[in-house]
Parts: sequence; structure tokens; C-alpha cells
Amino acid sequence: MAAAPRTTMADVAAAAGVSRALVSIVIRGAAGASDATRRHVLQVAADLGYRPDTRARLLRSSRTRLIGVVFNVTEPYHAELVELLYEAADAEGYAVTLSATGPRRGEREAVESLLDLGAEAVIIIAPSGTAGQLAGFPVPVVSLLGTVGGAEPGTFSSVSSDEGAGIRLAMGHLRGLGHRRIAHIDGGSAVGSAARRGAYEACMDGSGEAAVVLPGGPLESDGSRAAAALLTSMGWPLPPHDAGPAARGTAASPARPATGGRASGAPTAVVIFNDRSALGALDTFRAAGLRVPGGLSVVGYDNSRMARLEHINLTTIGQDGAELAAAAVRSAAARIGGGPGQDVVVAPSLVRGGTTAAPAPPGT
Amino acid sequence: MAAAPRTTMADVAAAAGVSRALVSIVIRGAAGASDATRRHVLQVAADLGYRPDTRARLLRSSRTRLIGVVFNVTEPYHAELVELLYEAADAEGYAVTLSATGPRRGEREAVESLLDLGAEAVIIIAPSGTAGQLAGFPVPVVSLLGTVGGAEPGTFSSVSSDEGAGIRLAMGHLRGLGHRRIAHIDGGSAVGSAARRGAYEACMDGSGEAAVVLPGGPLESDGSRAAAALLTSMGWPLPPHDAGPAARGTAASPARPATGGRASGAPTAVVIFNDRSALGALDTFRAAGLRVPGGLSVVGYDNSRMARLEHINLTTIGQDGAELAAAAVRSAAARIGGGPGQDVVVAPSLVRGGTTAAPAPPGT
DNA sequence: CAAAAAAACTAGATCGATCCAGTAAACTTT
DNA sequence: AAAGTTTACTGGATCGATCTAGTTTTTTTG
Repeated sequence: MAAAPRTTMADVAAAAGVSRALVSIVIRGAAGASDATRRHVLQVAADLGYRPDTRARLLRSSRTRLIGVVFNVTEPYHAELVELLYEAADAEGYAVTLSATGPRRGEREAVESLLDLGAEAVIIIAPSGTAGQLAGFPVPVVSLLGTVGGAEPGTFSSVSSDEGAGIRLAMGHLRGLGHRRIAHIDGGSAVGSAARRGAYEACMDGSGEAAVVLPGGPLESDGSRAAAALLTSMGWPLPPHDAGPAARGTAASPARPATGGRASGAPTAVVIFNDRSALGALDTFRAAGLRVPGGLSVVGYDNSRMARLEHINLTTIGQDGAELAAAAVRSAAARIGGGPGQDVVVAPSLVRGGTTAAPAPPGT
Repeated sequence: MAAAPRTTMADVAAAAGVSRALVSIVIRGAAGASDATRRHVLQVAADLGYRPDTRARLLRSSRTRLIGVVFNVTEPYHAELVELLYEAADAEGYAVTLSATGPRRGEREAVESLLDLGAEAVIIIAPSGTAGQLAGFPVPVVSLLGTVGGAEPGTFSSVSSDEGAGIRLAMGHLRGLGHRRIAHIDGGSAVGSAARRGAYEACMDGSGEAAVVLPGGPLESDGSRAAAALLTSMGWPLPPHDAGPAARGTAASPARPATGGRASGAPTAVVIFNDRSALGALDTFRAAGLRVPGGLSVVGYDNSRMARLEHINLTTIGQDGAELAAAAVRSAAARIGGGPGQDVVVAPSLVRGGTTAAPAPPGT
């Protein structure tokens, strides 16, 4: 209960018979102590169970070796990146503190709490704020995934994956399987949606088929809604809505067209903004009796942990989170050291899963 | 680039024409300053954009008003609690710092990083460590959801929901709908699994029906696997496995028994360890053509955000995260103040969704 | 071997706040 | 109006580390 008074550097110095300053040198691993005393001091420190007080250290030294990370706690993919950021920061000799955003906690607020703790740089995952809202911080800010809207060059540095390339990978994969009529469910106003939609449209351009973009969003429910819209446009009957629990069950399943019975101009594949949306869409497709990948191929984006679950096994675009995390930390470290802010773009890769296959031959 | 020197308390004092100590009083909101000067100082501080330096404050005062939270970044329900903890702590006048656990970051390590930042208490969400691994910290530790195995009473305080009551709510709900043969997919070795399984078995005891427990786990894939096992035991044909992408699609769906055609002793409802597992199970049931809730009612546990997505709309047991978070913070605050560690149990509630309904009348 | 250079070590100032003891002024009380 | 009490405010010590500038010891070198 009664907190034992902390073992301080002075205690170690007294016990080792040296000055406080020398203990400081040894603990920091700085130059200026002989190997013999170094070992001795470390031994004494260990015996006393000494742990340096970060607060005091931070107060005095300009260097805190602390990187703050702002993330949205509800976004599973951010969570994965957080994990990787811990490792990346560790490799560069930095520690990480987290601050979550949420409905009642904006990005500014999150960043400020990190500054109070002495963060030397802040990495914001998929920032939604504009430059105006995120400017004026006394430390470098790195945006990981997505850029800060309206920022002057050099103010923020950003690390993102090449959205265009990712979409092109997805489209190339589908075309390689034989797909021609490919639809897109976009991310609505989410970060990165415009870039991905644009790349999709560019890919369709000149292919002889019209681009079909369904308005979506970043969430499962958005994908589900868009999927329902796509099914309707394909002339596929929707199942009764889930709302009425008791109305179900004994009712016979609605008649379904055979696989080849859908409208001949209907898409045979769909590229979806992200994995969460794709999961919602998958659920809706399957609930409607449309088989994936038999009746429709589906490609997501993010290669999130969810997508890799064996019963889902989504074909998706992987963003190499480890590389993104490492690049973000390196960029932050470089700017802490006074270097210039630079924008890093990491190449994505295709992750083949079980939700894509060759389209059903017409008339089967 | 060049970090502007921080505005310090001395700057504010000079600008306001008062002493540093008085500024400190005003900033802390302590007694001992007239309303007029209070307003004046605050105005000057705001004009200069002054923000107190947490590090210095922490160093000097024994109080840091900082609560550390350890959570598993991959667990969506933890993320929800984190969000609520921010609010709960704020209400009690505390700030929150986060530290994530992960494959390469254990609970001890996470707690230590929080202590280095000066946390006065630590809340661990669903701790997996035993008392031995988590003992010896100089600050109070509160476990939120789940208890620390083998801890002496008074060492840790815990805040959890009443697992038994939750399961009884689920069972009561199903029985009220007319279900008698109810199965359970458990949580394997996950925190809380034993308590929930025990409560289920107690509920089945003396009902005239045998308890059916399928080994599961906390993840979607665990639920999916257990669901497949349940289907097999029900004599329901499994669909071809997702593994072979090209093998699907054109193949005709396997013949399926009519709703009433399954083995007469088969369960009509299943209570599942948590929502994630339930989601995996739902997916598998539906992929096999078994309608939920028509052919089988499903109840989850957690009332996670996922469960509330409209296209999922899972019937589940809600744990009132806000209440749990508030209780955890209150408990931490009480123990910081030297109070005794007490264990709080919060009552869960039933959240009616679209995955439960009356069982199909036999022979339909 | 003395002088110069390098390495090992130390005292004291310092970071930016809080805490404590004490002073000055305003307000009660008798 | 003198004595006591409360309120408003201040100077200086302090938290536990780092940093700067110096001092002592050891090593190198001409």
C-alpha cells in the first residue's frame, strides 16, 4: 500500500561510491566511464532494483525518445499497425505512447495529450483532420496511410501505400482470371476512397466495358448495403430482410435463378474499397444465395487480420504493415533529427484468397 | 523546424505580473487566489498558448492523475472499453495512457512502460497473466473483465460482469421462445470461458435435456470450426470447403434437408462464448444453408459493435461497457487514495437481435 | 621525464513544475 | 482600535534526472 520511496540515481551513486553524474553516464550508456566502473555501477543499480524515472529524465533532456501514435480504436486495421509500430520504434530506439481518438476525442486532443507526455514526434494513422486542424504543433507530425488535406509541402510527411497500384493489382488479377465486367464498391468519404475509385475508373477506361461504381463506405454495413444494391441491379432476388426474427425460418426460401440466369451485362467480379466493407458485402451476397467466388468474385483491400481468417480467406490487397510502420518511424526519426519531411509510398501486393475464381462460363 | 521554446509558467507569471507559485495555483484550480486574478492569469495563459508540462508536474507532485490502461490491440471489444475508459477517467479527473500488448509485448512489459510514464494505477483489460507474473508493482492494479488467477484477496481488485447471470439470461430468453435442446460453444481456454460453460451446464442440469458443449475459442475461426462440428452432429451436410477457389460456383448446391428433416434430438438453439466466435459460427451456418434463426437460434456474448451492425443484428448479452469502465476507474481511484481493493460485479443484460426466434415446429 | 593529450570522474546549475513556510493585506471579533 | 483570523500572494527549496564546465588521474608523446 504505502508506496516505497523510489530508488533514485543518488541512491545508486552512494551505494557504488561514485558521483550521480557518473551513474547517469553509465545508465545512458554514454561515453566517459571505464568498463570496470561501468560494470560495477550497473551491478549496484540492478541490486537496488533501480529504474530511471522517465519523468525526470524527460524534463531535463531535450530528447525523450518517445513517439506518440494517434489511432482510431474502432478500426481493426489501425490496431494492427499499432502493434507493428511498437516493434518499428523499438528497432530505432524509440518508445511509443498511444492516444486513441473516438467519438468524443478528436485528433487535436489526442495529439495534445501526447505532447504533454513529451512525445518528440507524432504519427497519426489515417488522419481525418485537415492541415488547418492539425497545424501548429511544435513537433513533427507524420501521417500514416492517407495524407493531410491542404497541407503545404514539407509541413507534414506522409507514409502511404500506392493506392493506384493496389487497385491495378486487383484488376489485373481479375482480368487474368478472365473477368471483364468488374464493378467497384467505393469507400464513400473515407480516407483514400477517391484515389482507389479513380484508379478503378482509369483501369476500366478503354476496356470496352462501362465502369460501375456503387457508393459504399469503410464499414461492414456500408459494404452490405452496396452489395444489396448491386444484387438488385443484377436482377438477383434479395432474401427477406433480417429485421423480423419470427417471420423467418418456416418460410420457404425464395426461388433463385440458376448461376447463369442473371442479366448478361451484370458484373462477374467486384473490387471493394476495404476488407471491412468486403466482409459486409460477402455476408449479403451469401445470404442472398449468390455463391462467392462461383457467381461473383470479390476482392478487398487491406489484408486485415479478419480477411485472413480461414473461413473468410478473402482475396485482398496487402499493404505490408511492417514496412509502412517502419517507414513511418524512420520518417519521424529523421524529422526529429532536423531532416526534411519526405513522403514515402510503399508498394502494395496481391494476396490471393478464396473469393476470386474464373467467371462462370456464360449460359451454364 | 526549430522547436520554439516552450511557454513556461514563469513566462505566464511575468506576463501577468504575478509570481510563478500563483500561476501554479490558478492552473491547478487550487484554493488561494481571488477570482479576479484567477481570470486574469487564465486569460494571459490562454493568450500565450501556455500548456503545463506534464513531465515537470509529474516529477514534482506525487500525484500524476494518470491511469494506465493495458489492452490487447487485436481484441475489438477491448477497443470499445478503451474508448469508454477515456470518458470514465475524465469524469474522475484522471488522464489515460495506453499500452498495448501483442505477440511480442507481454503484460508485464506493457505495465512497466506505463509506470515509467508515471501512471498512478493500472487497469488491465482481461489479463491473461497469473498473480505471480503481475505482482510486485508499486501501484494498484485493477483487472477489468476477468480476474487474476491465484491472486491473494486484496492484492488486485477486479471489475467484471456476472458471467453466470449473463448465461442465465441467454438461456431464459431461449426457453421463453420455446427452445429446450440448447447447445453451447465454449471459449476454450479464454478468460471467462469456464465460468460461462459452468453456468450453461448448471442451466441444463435437471432440464431433462443433456448439455451439449462444443469446444470453441474466442475467435471467429474457433466459432466457425465448432459450428461445423455442430452441423455434422446434427446430420446436416457441410458445403464443400472454401479452400479450392475454382472448384466452386458452377457445381450445383448440395441437396439440403428441409428445415424439419434433421435429427430429432438435434439442438434448436446455441449459446456461444462470445460475439466473435458467434460471428464465425453464423457464417458457417449460413454457408451450409442452415437459416438463422429459422433453423437454429444463436446467442452471442459481449454486445460488441460488430454484433450491432445491422446486417448481423446478433442476439447477445450486453456487458454495459460504460458501467464497467466507470467501475474500473472508480476502483482504481479508490485504491490510489489508499482505499481497499474491492471486487465489483456488474449485471449484464440481454440484447435482443435477429438471430433468435421460436424453434420450428417439429415436422414442418 | 616533463609536457601535452586523453580519459575518468565530479560539483553544481538546470529543466518546469509543485510544495512549504512565510509576509502583507483585508476582514472579523471583542 | 488592538488582537486575532482569514485570504491573497510570494520566494525559495525541491522532485530526479541531465548537462556543462571543470578537476583529477592516466596515458601518450616529444
